[in-house]
Amino acid sequence: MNNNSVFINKLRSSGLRPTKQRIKICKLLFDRKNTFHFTINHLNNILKNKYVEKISLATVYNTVHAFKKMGYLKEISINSDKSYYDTNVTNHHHFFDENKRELIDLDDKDVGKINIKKVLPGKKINSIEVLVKIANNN
Amino acid sequence: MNNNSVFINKLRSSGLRPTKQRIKICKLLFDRKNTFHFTINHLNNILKNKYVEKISLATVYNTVHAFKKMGYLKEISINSDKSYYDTNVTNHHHFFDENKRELIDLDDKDVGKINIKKVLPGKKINSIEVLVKIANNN
DNA sequence: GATGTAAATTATAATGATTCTAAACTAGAG
DNA sequence: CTCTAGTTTAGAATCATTATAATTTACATC
Repeated sequence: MNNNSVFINKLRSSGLRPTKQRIKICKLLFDRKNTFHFTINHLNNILKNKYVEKISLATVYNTVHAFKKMGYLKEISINSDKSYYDTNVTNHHHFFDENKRELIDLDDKDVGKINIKKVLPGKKINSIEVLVKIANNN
Repeated sequence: MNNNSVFINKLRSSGLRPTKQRIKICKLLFDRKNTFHFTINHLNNILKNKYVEKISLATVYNTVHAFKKMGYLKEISINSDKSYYDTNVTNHHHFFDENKRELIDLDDKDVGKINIKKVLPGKKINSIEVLVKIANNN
């Protein structure tokens, strides 16, 4: 379990003031062993249950955006009415379980190298995302 | 240029009554050589310009949903505030141009075979989608 | 420690895509 | 022609997200 100073430093080093709201969200998102996939609504519910003092929904949005901008979170491409975020910002891919509507990590080794042969003049590749949609087998 | 009877048959054969709205939308979507990528808003604007008699936005939504359900359209996974559709329903992948916010087809041969090595018990793979985000090179 | 100010938080309103509703219309079977 | 289930429609409702503007807070400077 990290103590707050880790997150305070992390925030300060990216030019974000370490407010109590941000520290709580940091603890929730980053003080864990495994990758965490979430929507804003999901995150907001956890925060509501975990703390008495409420964090405004606007702040949750602001904070997630700030963390995404700083590269601490990654937004995953799914056609959904909501945005999905991932605390694992390394290059990796996902299963999307269409029944549970949740993401599951895929290691790079489970996918293999993706080699895009087409080149568009004047354009550079920013990211390559593989989404494998899965569903119950019956 | 296909004549309407092609689309009337196509609609009838999928249990959809060939209304004048659906026929117009069919002509716009499927009477073309190349793949067509669009959002509902985009499609609606084209319809407004092309025909005097207006088609209600609700009908455009209904029709696109019906065509998707019948497998005539494919929805593409992008994290966007809008949904993107593709008239090319074969297995293929996409570039997404983050400046123009538009899709560009990638042939299977431009991507190569994707082989997912991880298997989840009780789950089957429905689709594998590769999205390559690109941006201006400067 | 007090003070000033830019940054952050907040409740709430606004927006925009999508879905719902219920009334009016229409294709097509009989 | 008539009947009915399927469609279309305008507009309302919903839901995620973003904007707004007032209040609060972090923290640099005194």
